[in-house]
Amino acid sequence: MRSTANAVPAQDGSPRFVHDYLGYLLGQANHALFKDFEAVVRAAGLGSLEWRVLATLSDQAPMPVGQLAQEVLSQQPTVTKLLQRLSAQGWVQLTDDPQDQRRTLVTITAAGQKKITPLMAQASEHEKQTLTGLSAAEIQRLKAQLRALTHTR
Amino acid sequence: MRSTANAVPAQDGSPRFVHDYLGYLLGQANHALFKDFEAVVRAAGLGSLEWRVLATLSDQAPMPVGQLAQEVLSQQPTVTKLLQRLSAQGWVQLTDDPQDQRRTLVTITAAGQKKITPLMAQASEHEKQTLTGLSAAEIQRLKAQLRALTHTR
DNA sequence: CTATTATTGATGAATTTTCATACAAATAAC
DNA sequence: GTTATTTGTATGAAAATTCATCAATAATAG
Repeated sequence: MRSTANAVPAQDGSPRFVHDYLGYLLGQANHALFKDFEAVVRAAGLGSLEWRVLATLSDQAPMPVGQLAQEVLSQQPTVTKLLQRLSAQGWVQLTDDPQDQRRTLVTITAAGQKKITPLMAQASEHEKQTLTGLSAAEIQRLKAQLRALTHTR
Repeated sequence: MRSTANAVPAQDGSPRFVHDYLGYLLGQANHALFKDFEAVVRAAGLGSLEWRVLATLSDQAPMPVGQLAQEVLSQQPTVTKLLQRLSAQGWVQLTDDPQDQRRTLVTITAAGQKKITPLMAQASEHEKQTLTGLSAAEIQRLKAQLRALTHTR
């Protein structure tokens, strides 16, 4: 690689696609928000998916692997393997569901809970900081719109 | 794994953390939106990062590797390696920047442009579908809020 | 100038994710 | 009640990503 043939010239002036594309704006906002909070997560020795998994389980457990994968927006094999690591670290616990032997139920352990609780508090605090300047009504509206984007379909 | 000791019981009733957490709502909305459009991207033989890279370059090229990585919300080594693949396929072109010998400039090729243009049209169409029900003013406000989340900091 | 520091991108090794598939258990059909 | 079919999870191999670091160039300080 490294010739000069076949190049296409730059755009200019006109509004660029990505900067007005909803998918891009959502991705950017999401990324900016998390980037800001990521240091906290990393300092706790967690990756971003681990953070989401533990926060989700803190809310609701036990949960089957497949449902958890959906909640954390990841694929099932990704989550299965992550859970094996988290389980080895003692932060989650895997049990067979007696109601349905195909299922593996995931529960957060006391150690996992202890690890994630302060992070969730910090996340709430960070969200509050982020949204200063917006009224409660505006925040409600924004969140409602995001939920609508998720569920309208 | 697979004992029953040390489990933490499920939450109930009260609003769960993740379902009101902005980071989660953004992630969900983003994921839902893309999931919907992903089939189109995959049908074109592209992955999601490849889609973003080509769409970004279609808007603005040439662009140095580092800037491109920022625009597509990825790390520089990830993008460097993706570009090597895209370059091998003939969809982008890599050239040295004569102004700064450290830089590699990335340009979309005519073939890459031809591949991405119809996808961008479909993306716009999909966005329009997604946003039916919202007035132009509401759309403007939503996008403005997302931009504010990205840049306020 | 020359020396130091900062910036830009590439790379190898380790880790993680993905894809395809396999297996087992539950459900539906016949 | 067997025999399909579907559902839920695990797994191995391949692919992609990440982390740490290096080399090269540019910018800055003295």
